Amino acid sequence: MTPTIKDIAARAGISYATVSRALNGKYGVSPRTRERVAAIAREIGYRPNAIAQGLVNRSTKTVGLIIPDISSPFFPRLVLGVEDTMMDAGYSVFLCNSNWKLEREKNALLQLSRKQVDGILISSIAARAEEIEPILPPRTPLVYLSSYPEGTARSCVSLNNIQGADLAVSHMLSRGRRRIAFIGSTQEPHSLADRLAGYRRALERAAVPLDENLIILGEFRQQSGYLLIRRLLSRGILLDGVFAENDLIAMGAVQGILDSGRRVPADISVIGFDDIPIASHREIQLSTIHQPKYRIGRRAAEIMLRLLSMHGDSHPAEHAALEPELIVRRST
Amino acid sequence: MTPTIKDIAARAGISYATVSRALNGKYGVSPRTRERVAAIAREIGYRPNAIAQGLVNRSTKTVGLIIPDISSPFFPRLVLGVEDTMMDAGYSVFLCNSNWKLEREKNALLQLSRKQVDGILISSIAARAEEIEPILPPRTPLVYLSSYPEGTARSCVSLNNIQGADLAVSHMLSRGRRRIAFIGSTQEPHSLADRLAGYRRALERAAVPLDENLIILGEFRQQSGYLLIRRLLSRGILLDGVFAENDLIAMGAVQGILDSGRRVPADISVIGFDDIPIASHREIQLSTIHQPKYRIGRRAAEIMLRLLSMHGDSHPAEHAALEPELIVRRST
DNA sequence: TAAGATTCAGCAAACGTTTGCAAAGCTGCC
DNA sequence: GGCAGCTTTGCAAACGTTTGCTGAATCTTA
Repeated sequence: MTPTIKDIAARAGISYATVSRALNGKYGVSPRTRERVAAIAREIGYRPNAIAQGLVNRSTKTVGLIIPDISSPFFPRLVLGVEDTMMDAGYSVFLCNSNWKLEREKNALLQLSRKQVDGILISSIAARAEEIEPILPPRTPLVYLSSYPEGTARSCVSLNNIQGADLAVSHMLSRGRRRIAFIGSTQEPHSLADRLAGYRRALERAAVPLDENLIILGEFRQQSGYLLIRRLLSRGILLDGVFAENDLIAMGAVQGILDSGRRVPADISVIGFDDIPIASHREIQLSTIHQPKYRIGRRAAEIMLRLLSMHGDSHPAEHAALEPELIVRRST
Repeated sequence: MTPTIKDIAARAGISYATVSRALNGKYGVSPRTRERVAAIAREIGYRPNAIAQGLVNRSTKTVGLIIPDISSPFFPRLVLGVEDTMMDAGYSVFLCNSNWKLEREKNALLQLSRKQVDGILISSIAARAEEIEPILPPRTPLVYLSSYPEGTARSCVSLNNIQGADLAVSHMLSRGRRRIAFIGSTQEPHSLADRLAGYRRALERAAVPLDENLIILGEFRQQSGYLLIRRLLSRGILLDGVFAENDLIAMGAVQGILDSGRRVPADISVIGFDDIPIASHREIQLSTIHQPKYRIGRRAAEIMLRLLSMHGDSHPAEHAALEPELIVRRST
């Protein structure tokens, strides 16, 4: 069997309580025994059993991270930001993919709480806080990242989506575009709402009338950007710009526009959101709103660490809104 | 505090041993008490403490997954394959990024073993098994995925890299190319070796002489593909094809070739390896060798589950080699 | 040298479960 | 009514730690 603290105690001829104290640098152990314990521990390859420690300490040095889909290009760097930061602080992270399903998200939450994670970071697809927060033990630190539900009192770190959308649309307006379609995804209710709000705000400020026919919603995938734009164009609706809620949709839209015989950006310019890796590729060159994904992840993890450090005392929620950045490339 | 089994026992006026048995559907509990226990559990929102269970069961229903870098386009679907499969089987997975550093990989292994994971899946960058396997408790199930070190007796699931490389090079040869450069990355020693072997094999079979000057090694990044090919071309070395060890390098190479005033594929054709998402993009259209990433992850997880189910008895290593598939696109 | 202060070590309980073993309760049969 | 045999329940140990309390040993100081 793997060696335990008791094996060390036996070898050293002392009680295992003393071994524990020696190993943890607790006060009340003579330097001599401390050294001896350390030596024996090293010799027999002792490793503290984190499960046992977790049980008595009521803290597992573990957090959960729930995202919709790691294979969606937005998330990997977000996850990396979280993982790097938590890792450095000595935490391990459970990764859970909800596959854009609320049911699976709830399930992950349940699983994680069973596993006694010290905290949870989640990029939630829930529309309202009540849908998921009651699942958690009341005092479990929770921080939302990149997307959060309505009505939560927990910490969030996200991009200022309204401003980002405003930036994107204003950019197009400044290029003389007046009929700008909005293509959104219904999968992330909250960011959809905000980006739509930003879209409206920018039009309003520029006193450009809003045409509800130009707002269309669908799925997340590239495919849907393609189909939606083609449908729009085939209906003979006039437009000279497209603001897509994310880069995948935007790329689909670009294809759809090209396939319908129009040019990008000459006839219709297109801007996306997120700045996923492929957007910057030389052959793609999609204009977009940059999200600092790694930084969002890191920031969320930092907030989590703060919450964890004040183990359970008052949780003053912190809402960090990072600044979006307009990236102008070839598509506008 | 969160309710425990003892709270249920107190409420029901029975011993907590009975509650445990009732909850776990163990033999020897009357249907009446079983129901009563279930009702109370539901009522007070009882959740088993997986940490406590882990301690006594000596199994945490948890595995570790170590990869170099989740933000590298090859890994997300691999991870998803693992996560989906393990999740369905009731396991949680710790994700660790080694950032291509052996030190961090070892460290992750240590952390995970402390956390008492039931098994570890790893896409290792270690060159030899002895570098990492001794870190683990001897009976911990371990399965390598996509890349594994020399001299291991553990289970692996990977692509047949030799055959994949052979396929790629043979494809170019069949298109009449004779001077095919190999651009490799030193970061994954084992797959490098195999792909190089496949390269050699294909040339040999076609009786095309091998020119060592055409074999160049560098880093993993796209950047390095670009630099390496430019250096090669500027040295005036003749070539009409490039086999890159992965798609990122290949894409860099394509750029390098274009920037040096040559055409792809007319002057020099390029083929990559992995078939990362961007490779199939309409504007990129990189020929490549497809790796079924999700399936590799799933398969590795399935093997892990098998190993776990025979808890610790003989570990007959299973070496699953999936078939590569040639994808011909515009670059060749 | 004696008494008090200080240092070091051990005992045992606790964390929340599971489970082997023993005891109690019930059934039915002679 | 007594007893075998079965079903249901409880007791207590165990998993590997941490830690409050207590006791022993050593050191100070007068």
